[in-house]
Amino acid sequence: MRLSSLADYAVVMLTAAARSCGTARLNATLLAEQTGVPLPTAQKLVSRLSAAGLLESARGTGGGVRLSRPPSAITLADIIEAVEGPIALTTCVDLERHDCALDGHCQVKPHWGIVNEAVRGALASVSLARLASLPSSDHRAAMPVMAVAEVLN
Amino acid sequence: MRLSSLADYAVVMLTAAARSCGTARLNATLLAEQTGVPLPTAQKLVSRLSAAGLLESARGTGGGVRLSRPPSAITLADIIEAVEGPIALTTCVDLERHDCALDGHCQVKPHWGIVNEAVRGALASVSLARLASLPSSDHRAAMPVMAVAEVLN
DNA sequence: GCCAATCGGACCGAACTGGTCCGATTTGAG
DNA sequence: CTCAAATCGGACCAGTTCGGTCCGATTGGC
Ligand code: SF4
Ligand code: SF4
Repeated sequence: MRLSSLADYAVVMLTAAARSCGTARLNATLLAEQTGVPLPTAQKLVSRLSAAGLLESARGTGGGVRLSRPPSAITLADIIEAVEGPIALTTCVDLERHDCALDGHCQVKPHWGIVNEAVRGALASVSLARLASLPSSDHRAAMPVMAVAEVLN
Repeated sequence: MRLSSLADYAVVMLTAAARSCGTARLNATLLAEQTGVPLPTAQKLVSRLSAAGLLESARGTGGGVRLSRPPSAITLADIIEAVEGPIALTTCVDLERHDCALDGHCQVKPHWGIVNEAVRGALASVSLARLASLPSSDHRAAMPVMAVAEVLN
């Protein structure tokens, strides 16, 4: 129940990118020294985030990366899924590979889908714009998490 | 963002234990062949759950384990914490070991505590009694998850 | 046409997880 | 009282994934 360091660093880097969104194109080096993430790790993260479609990348001299969407349209769930694959608490929730030995007669399996959507909803209710803002501001914007209750009903 | 197989198996085993709660003491062997979990793994899980206080264990012939609390008082968060340690999405949330290199000037750190409590609340709102019930029954009992909204406000 | 800067993917070592095993301890029977 | 069976408890080891590092491919500028 602990997300990988890569995902954490990705959130930090994207938050920094969201702050300096209006400025010119960012590159992995600048992002690394701005956040403190080791440069090679930042490069790998830029690659993954670009492949996932969260960053628009341009190669060559003067190239770099840019947020492909406004910060308010990027959620924590998007970032985590981009870095460490689909969010699936158990293997049977992941539709691709359902290779659990107990798959046949497991009584708990039907419930996991609901719980999985609950935590996914909690993560999807946090936008990148909120993470980039100061912690003490805009508390009432947290309302979308009420959607979690709907999922479980 | 995927919980370990041990935690998953622990949930399956405790669900099975909750179903046959009124009967006599259960042992690891019976629980294993009832759920399909490999016997050595079931033994290890029984040990951890007992150490965490979720199961009352009795050694010797005719011994076994028993739920220490009613199924409605055991939540998913309890089980996961018992098996794979405290729920902390990032290392800085875990108060014990705050050994992150970016700890000093990380702008995202204050937000993680809120998000962490949100997902923890989502997991704590699912009781073992609900997992043991059939998936189509008692849907309105999902209301406690509304507490997640309170945490974020 | 050449060069420099940047992304992209391949490679390797370390840590953790998951699985297996055997010993410590207690009860019940004889 | 002694023995033996049964059970929990913790130590041990292989497999896999994660995190970090490196170099090559590609593009734009001069
Ligand atoms: S089928 Fe049951 S044991 Fe297997 S992954 Fe799903 S919930 Fe877990
Ligand atoms: S201090 Fe920042 S980078 Fe470090 S664990 Fe916390 S959120 Fe992640």
